[in-house]
Amino acid sequence: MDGVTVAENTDAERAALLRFVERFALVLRESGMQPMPARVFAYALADDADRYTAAELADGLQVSPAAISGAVRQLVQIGFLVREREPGTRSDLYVLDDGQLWTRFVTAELQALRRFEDVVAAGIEQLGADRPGGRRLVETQEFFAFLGEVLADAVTRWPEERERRRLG
Amino acid sequence: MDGVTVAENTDAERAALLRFVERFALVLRESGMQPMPARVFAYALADDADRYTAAELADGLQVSPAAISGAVRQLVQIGFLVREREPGTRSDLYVLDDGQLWTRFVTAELQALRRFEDVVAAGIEQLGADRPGGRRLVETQEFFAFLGEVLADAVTRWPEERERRRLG
DNA sequence: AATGAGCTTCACACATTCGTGAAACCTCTG
DNA sequence: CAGAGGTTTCACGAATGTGTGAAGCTCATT
Repeated sequence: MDGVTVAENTDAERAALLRFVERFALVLRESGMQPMPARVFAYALADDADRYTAAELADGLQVSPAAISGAVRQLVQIGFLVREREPGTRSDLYVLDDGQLWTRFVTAELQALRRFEDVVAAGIEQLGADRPGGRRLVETQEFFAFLGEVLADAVTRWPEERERRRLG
Repeated sequence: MDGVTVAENTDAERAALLRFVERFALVLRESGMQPMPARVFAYALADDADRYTAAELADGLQVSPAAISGAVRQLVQIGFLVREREPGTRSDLYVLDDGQLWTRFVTAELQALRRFEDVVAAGIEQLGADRPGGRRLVETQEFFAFLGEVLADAVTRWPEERERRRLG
């Protein structure tokens, strides 16, 4: 696979890739992701390998190994990357598992939603529901619950939708 | 309504409110909102008034009027707050319109999704779809399209869902 | 056990972001 | 048209966040 990676990387294509990575990462940052994890994710998504060592990521993104270390830890924790180890080798491999990639994304969103629900529930308990602001909080709670259901439903439907779109 | 506002605000309740505002704002920040807009939104949501002057917001949140100015501008632009003016008064009034509050939230999310789609589409055009990374980008594009449809559908269903939850 | 490649941790310098205070600017009242 | 209440703009100081370099650590190989 190294042969392929090298073959595609004319300077121009490499530069175009990095420009895209930077643009995509910027949008991800606007949604709350940190700069370095956003870049690593965008890079792993858009480049052609299906597994990356930390060194390859550092090299490809032109950043220090230290920066990669922190970024992949977070991405692994969220579930965007899976850490693997080939027996008899010293370097970790990071792979973004194609099949479940975007279901994992929604799952992460769902966890964020859960945090919303928790905070709002605590607020209602603390501040009371029987006043104008309290009623708004209750409605907020109900909305987040609804949105959670909608997203959970979307996750289960995505695999078949994905197939349909691939064919249609 | 001023009477009500003052009446509820024992020091303890006021402090509890501000604690909640800070917690809620923190979660909003993690989703990409800026600190001050997040606080203002949380405060306007959780406190009991249904309209706030900039001075009231500054006072309630213990921050400078300058900070409010920037925050409300953004919130108005997103659609979370509506700016009003009572005839014969010198101060603007900011109201979060209860009815459409959370549909506006999803609408904002949809605009963010749109930005994703645009960036990814440009990336595909620039980098090509006929390679491993390109295929992932195409799938990404399709996923965002799907998610957009799901959210748009959720927005239209929320009003009736809201009623159902209120009664059930 | 010793070696060395590779990953991680830590302290630091740089950059960015945030909220304030003061002054300018409207806009309604008298 | 003068005056004042209220909002906005601007430059600044403080705080926060970000990525790097160097040292430390882990683990497969010899």
